[in-house]
Amino acid sequence: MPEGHVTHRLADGLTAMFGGHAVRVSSPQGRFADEAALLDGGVLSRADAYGKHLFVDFGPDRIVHIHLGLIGKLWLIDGEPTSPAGPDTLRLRIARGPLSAELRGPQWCRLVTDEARDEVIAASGDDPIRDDSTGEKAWAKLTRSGRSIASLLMDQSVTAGVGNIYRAEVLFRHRVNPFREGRRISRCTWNAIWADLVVLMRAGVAEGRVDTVREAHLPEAMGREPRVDRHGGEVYVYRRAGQPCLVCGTAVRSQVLEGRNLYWCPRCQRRR
DNA sequence: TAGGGATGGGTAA
DNA sequence: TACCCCTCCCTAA
Repeated sequence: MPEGHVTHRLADGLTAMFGGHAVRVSSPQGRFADEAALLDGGVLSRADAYGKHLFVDFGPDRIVHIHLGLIGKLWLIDGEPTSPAGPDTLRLRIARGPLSAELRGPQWCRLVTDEARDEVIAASGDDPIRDDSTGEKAWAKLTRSGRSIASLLMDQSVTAGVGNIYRAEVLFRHRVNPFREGRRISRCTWNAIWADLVVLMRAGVAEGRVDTVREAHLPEAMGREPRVDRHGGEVYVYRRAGQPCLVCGTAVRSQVLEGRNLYWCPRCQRRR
């Protein structure tokens, strides 16, 4: 689930379902039981997302900090819960009438203070989905860095909310070799990448999936069949190792970089 | 039906 | 860099 567009979508959904209302809070699994008991019956004022971090506000110093990690899921349900797993995995449940939210397998689900929340926000890089981000913080970091652009885009203190799909796809869309050093990225190229992340990730929030094969921004792409990944969106290179590039036909390459699978077209994204 | 990979990230070494 | 967390879902048998 979790690139930044998912977190923002969930924050919007939680606010719409519960914002300003008293809610029932429980932890059927038990691992968040003490905190849930403290919050039960209280008013959920709103939920906010910063990158991949989700903050659910129950009042001063009563912030539920959720990070889904790789495998966590948060289901927003109207009516009977239909999720497959049982209560033994249900870390957190928030409910109001027929509306409920069910959290399973999160990396973190913690009750934190306002100060702790603010520290997380301060440590986060630019989030392309947030109106208060400009891309300048990210530019300042990458222009001084000898690390690869592929590594920097996944660094949440540089660009917050960008994950493995958006990384691979945005670099492809701008024909940038993933191993190019951050300090060798031009201002012009960064501006284009940032503007593209803003468009792609906000569309991801609206549509609920990662679609990076969008307008015919690459003339060569016209007439080619896009490829629908099993996450539900259309992608150029993500998880397409060995298959022909949709633009030039060259086999898409992949390599594990810092523990994550990286995908790119060696021809469209030549080193230079 | 069993097994493994996955849109993350912290910690230890 | 390796390992851990601990759920869902796709694939191979």
